[in-house]
Amino acid sequence: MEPQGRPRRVTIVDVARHAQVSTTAVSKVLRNAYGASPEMRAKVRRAIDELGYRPNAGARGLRGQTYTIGVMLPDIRNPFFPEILDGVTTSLADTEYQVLLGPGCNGEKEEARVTEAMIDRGMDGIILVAPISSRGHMESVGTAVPTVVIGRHGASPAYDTVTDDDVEGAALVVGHLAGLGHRRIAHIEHHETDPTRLTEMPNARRADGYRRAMRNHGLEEWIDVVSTSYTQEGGYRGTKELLARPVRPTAVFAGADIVAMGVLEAVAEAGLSVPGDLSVAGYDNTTFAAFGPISLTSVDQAGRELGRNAVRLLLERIAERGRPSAQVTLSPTLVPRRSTTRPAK
Amino acid sequence: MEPQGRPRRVTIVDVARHAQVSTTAVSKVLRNAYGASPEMRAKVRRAIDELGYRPNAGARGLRGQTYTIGVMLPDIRNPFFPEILDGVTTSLADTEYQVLLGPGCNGEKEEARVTEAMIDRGMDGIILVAPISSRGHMESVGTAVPTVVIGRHGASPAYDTVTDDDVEGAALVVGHLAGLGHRRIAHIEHHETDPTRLTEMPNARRADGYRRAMRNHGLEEWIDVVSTSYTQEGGYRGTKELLARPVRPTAVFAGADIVAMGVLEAVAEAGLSVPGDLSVAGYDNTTFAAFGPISLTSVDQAGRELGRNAVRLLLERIAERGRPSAQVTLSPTLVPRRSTTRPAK
DNA sequence: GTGAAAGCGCTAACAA
DNA sequence: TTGTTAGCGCTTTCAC
Repeated sequence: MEPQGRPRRVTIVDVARHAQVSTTAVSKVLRNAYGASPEMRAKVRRAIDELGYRPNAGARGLRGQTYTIGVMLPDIRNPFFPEILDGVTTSLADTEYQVLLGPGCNGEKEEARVTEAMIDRGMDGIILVAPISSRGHMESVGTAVPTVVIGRHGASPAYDTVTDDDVEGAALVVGHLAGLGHRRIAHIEHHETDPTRLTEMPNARRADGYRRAMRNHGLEEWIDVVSTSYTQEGGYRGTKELLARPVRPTAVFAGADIVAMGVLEAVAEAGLSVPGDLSVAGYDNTTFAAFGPISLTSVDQAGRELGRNAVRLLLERIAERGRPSAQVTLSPTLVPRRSTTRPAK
Repeated sequence: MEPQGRPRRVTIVDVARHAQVSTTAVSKVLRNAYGASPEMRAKVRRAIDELGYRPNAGARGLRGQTYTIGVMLPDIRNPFFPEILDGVTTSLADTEYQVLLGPGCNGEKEEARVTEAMIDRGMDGIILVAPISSRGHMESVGTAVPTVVIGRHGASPAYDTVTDDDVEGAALVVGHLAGLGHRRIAHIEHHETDPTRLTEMPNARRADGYRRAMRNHGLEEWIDVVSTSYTQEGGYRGTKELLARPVRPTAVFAGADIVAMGVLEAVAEAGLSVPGDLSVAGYDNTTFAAFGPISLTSVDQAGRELGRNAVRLLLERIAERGRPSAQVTLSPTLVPRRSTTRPAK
């Protein structure tokens, strides 16, 4: 009688026996390692196919690699992240690496939990997308496993970074609006107090870029920043505040498309129209911005490129852990749409 | 001289030595297993904290569990999935399980790659969200590891299912529109030919539910289904087609909110207004539908509940692999908004 | 209640 | 080029 239950999984031993070689030989073929003749490789390959063998990643990880890359996404709801992810997965598509995502990171504690879980699961490399964690935590991650951080400024020897030039992005928006004739251009930013984050977070850079660009255009007297949060709610509240000003702005630069959604909602509620009464620009060029009836002017961060570059750096660092850390900065582009126009006379 | 390089990770052996007990004892404490006195537990716990020990999931998986649940999401862009994910992660928040997502599954091949990767990585359980894979593949997954399928009808002994009643959802929409006085209610469906999928896929059920509901309301002569795809583009093309009819519908039931986006775009392009010229209803109740300026009537699938139920079934099955498979069906609700109103006289 | 020892599936030294 | 062997960090018998 066969013992009941699911059949035991095929292991490297089964393959070795079936191909009449040693397990070492099979292992070498699996890893394309040196020291196996073409005939042997062929024999092993055939056995693998015939038995439908697939290596156990956990067991591999115990000695070597798990061939798994972990990507931490802070908020799966943010429509900007899929672009990054696309860049990551397509870059990794014809490698042996598999991407797994760590979800639902709202807050530092969750981020820590997810990143530690990834380390514990033997990820060969980790990509942190727009993390809010402290530098210290990111450095401990980078020390434990090759790490690339996307969307966070500030170099560290422990990890590589890939960022967009947020100052330039903000300048693009201000330049665009100023070029249309706007002077009273307001900005809705994400409130930030922590000194490190004021330097490293993209939102802080955008606010900074806004101020600088306003000055460069001789508009310093109209600098007007409302500090809420990068959420729809934040955009809504910020706009309420702006519309209550004695002298209303003629244009609003929202720090993110999601914020712009809140702006549009508040504007509609106030019975005003976009762009007739108010020009609105966002940041991230999400599908929402591209949606016809909305048609939001926005800054495109080239998310795919961010992902692609992160993978390149990560694979480099997996191959050579000791190499000095790198920082890649990409340039954003402006996508003008119907939500911005010249101010009403 | 200390040997250079990163310090070796703390292992169970270190903890055992530090606590002056055996590794077996530590293992028992980790798993809350029988056979350790309270004093021993306390001693081990202290050692774990003092050394900052965290177990290696790969090594655990070699004999026991990895404490990892894999969730396959077909399209991270679909704004309906975060809800499900929320339900999953919150249900798992105070367990020892960690959720990891398999990303970017466009197509059967990608789904197979991701699900196999999850099996190879020793996931203790797998949740498939709205898979398009063949029954055969899903059964092979379910045979290898405890599996719950969300959003796919059709029972199998190899896995449990959690679905919304899509027929009922379609009936809610038709009932709502008919109640407003509409008769010429058209439906945009996702084209499907495969016989199994015609039975199992939610989109097919919705189209079916639409037809049945139309009949129940005595509107069979107005049944009008356009077969495109569940994408914005599909909604756009479908609407073009509908607007070209000699007798135009007065209401459109889009099979998904993303389809409704395309509908709205085409309607706007045609110079028509919603709901004045055309009432539009979607399905999924995404944040997009809730967005003020859009205000799309939609069917709420209670994504959180889907996720919660999936976790419950999965944990049950992990605890008792042999138990008969279960099917849970949840009831959707209608969320009426401004995109639907009575037809123009 | 406790611990010694075997072994999960694989890779990496090392011999042959 | 090939195979033998010793672990990787953990769980699991099975004695005590």
